[in-house]
Amino acid sequence: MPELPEVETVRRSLEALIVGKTMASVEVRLARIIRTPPDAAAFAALLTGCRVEAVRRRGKYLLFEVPPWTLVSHLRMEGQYRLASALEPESPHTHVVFHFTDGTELRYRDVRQFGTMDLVRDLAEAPEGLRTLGPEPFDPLLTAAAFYGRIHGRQAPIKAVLLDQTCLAGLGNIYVDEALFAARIHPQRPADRVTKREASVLLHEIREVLTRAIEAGGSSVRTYVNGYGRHGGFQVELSVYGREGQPCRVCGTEILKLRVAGRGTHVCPTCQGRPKQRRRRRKTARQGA
DNA sequence: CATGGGTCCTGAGTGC
DNA sequence: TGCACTCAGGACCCAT
Repeated sequence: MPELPEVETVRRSLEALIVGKTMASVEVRLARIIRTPPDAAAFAALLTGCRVEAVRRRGKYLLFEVPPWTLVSHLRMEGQYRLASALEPESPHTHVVFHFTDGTELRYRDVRQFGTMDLVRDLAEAPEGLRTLGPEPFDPLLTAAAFYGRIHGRQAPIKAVLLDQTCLAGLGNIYVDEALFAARIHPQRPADRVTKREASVLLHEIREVLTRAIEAGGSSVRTYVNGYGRHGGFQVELSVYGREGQPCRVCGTEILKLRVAGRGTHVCPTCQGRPKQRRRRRKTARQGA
């Protein structure tokens, strides 16, 4: 559930909370979370004594710069970081605890245990998912033409392509549905049949929805909280996600929920048309010609 | 290579 | 009230 806006919000909170702190010890209680190095005890030992210099983000990955290491962390569905004093009671499902020398501690909590951590020296050692990531949505080099080039030629539904992190980094189920609604494109449309003009609008709307969501501190539709334990506010601004059965905010048509790319998918059948439907205007134009 | 489906995991929700 | 079942989905794994 944490997508780019939520991970960015967590990043900003952690940047303010832990940069400059030194790790006194690290406790790993659920070894499966640690992928690199394979030995969780080694993970803890290698971090001990290191100072947090920065907290960065790439796609949905959090990158803790802890020289000489980079801690690559992915929250997957429900991973949460929370800075606490050692005296505060601990929430259940806390799997990793980073104890700092000042008596505070960073707690990693993950009910569903899907999250991962990789401690690496450089990008070459980083997990494949990070190395093969597509461009950041806000990368100025990602022009409308470049974006069109990335989705063009793919037969899969546009939604599946946007969820593919090697195509574009950071989108997940919520913001894909929201961006496609804003761009008035049906999620089932083969990516190949998205026109240049539509791709340009789509990229614009992706940036728009991500920007607004970051400003609101992300969407808390399930369990998401930032490093202060605070919920986001964007869930009340969502146009289609989680709104099945409710009226479209633009045209009043009932929002439908379908299954696309194996994911629950929310769509306004009026605003977003149907995947194979021809525009009547096109016929009219031909008649006029 | 591209694509789609199964898998991991737990808690919330649903129906009988 | 209790219990079985379904659903939620990011990234990875594998079959086609």
